[in-house]
Amino acid sequence: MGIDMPPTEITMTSTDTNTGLRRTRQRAAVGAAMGRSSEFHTAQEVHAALRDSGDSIGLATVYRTLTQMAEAGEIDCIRTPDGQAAYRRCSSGHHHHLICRGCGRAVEISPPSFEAWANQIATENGFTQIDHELELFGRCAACS
Amino acid sequence: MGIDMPPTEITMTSTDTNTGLRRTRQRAAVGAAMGRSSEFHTAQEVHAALRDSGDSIGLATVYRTLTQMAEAGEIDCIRTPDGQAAYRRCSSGHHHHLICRGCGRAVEISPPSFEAWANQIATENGFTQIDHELELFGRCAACS
DNA sequence: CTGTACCTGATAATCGTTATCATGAAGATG
DNA sequence: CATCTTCATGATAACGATTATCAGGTACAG
Ligand SMILES: [Mn+2]
Ligand SMILES: [Mn+2]
Ligand SMILES: [Zn+2]
Ligand SMILES: [Zn+2]
Repeated sequence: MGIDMPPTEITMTSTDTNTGLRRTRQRAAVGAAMGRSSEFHTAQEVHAALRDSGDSIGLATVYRTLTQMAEAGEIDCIRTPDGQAAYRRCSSGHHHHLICRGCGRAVEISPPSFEAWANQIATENGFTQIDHELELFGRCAACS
Repeated sequence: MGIDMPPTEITMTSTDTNTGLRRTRQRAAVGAAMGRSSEFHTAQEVHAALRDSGDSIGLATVYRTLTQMAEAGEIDCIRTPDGQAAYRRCSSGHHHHLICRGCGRAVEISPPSFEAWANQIATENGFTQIDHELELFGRCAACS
């Protein structure tokens, strides 16, 4: 009576895991750079850091790769108050951030009650395909 | 024993109420345009609308005025996903929005429990001067 | 190995926003 | 009302982040 499950072993093609993108030195470098820090960084900052550390990579490639990683859910993207896109490696799963205006330090927060509340409010107003953006800003203890 | 209170009657100078800015035709026009709609609009959109309706006004002035109105709390400012600043007249008091990705329709929401929760989370993490950004996105009934 | 579809990156183009600064207008003062 | 000072305006240039181009390089399926 057991349901025939497809093999749990993922057919690991040589393209990058589940994204269908090719593995290149450049994408590995961006991934490594993002994994090295837990702060928010702009594409320009990531590019400069890689160049400084000897990795040759184009600015356009950094932009593209960060956009793709964000779409794949591997990193978070927020907009700084002046409109720049900033990326940060994130723990798996949906969550939000508490960010210091002074030094940029960020704490991940994940309020289950908030998620439920957001869905309810939206549904009550006849909205579907609900998504949300939530960030808290302040000054951390060190910056006060 | 009564404390000498300063006169409650506000010394109404001829500069704009409480902002210290001068009253000009241009600022009135931007204010009127924002009051006319309850949707989000970018500076460029406001400028085009005013020009189309016969009001002569410079783009730089629209940018300046919207920034000032947002600082004064007369309008809300959000960042669209592509980084543009969008402004919307808002009812007085702090609140957030539920915005349709399809048509831009927006519903104001003001969850008191959320405000309290945000402050508590931040305080627990040693943060001060707390502010937050919260927007819900979805598709309204008409756009589904 | 080979072919091809995809990736890269120097560069140019785009575009929202801000800075300049000469000119005009608000409004305080008498 | 006349005058003066200070601030506002706006055409324009500058800025800066992001995106588009496209020729050349590379991953990788077969
Ligand atoms: Mn995160
Ligand atoms: Mn509002
Ligand atoms: Zn800090
Ligand atoms: Zn809609």
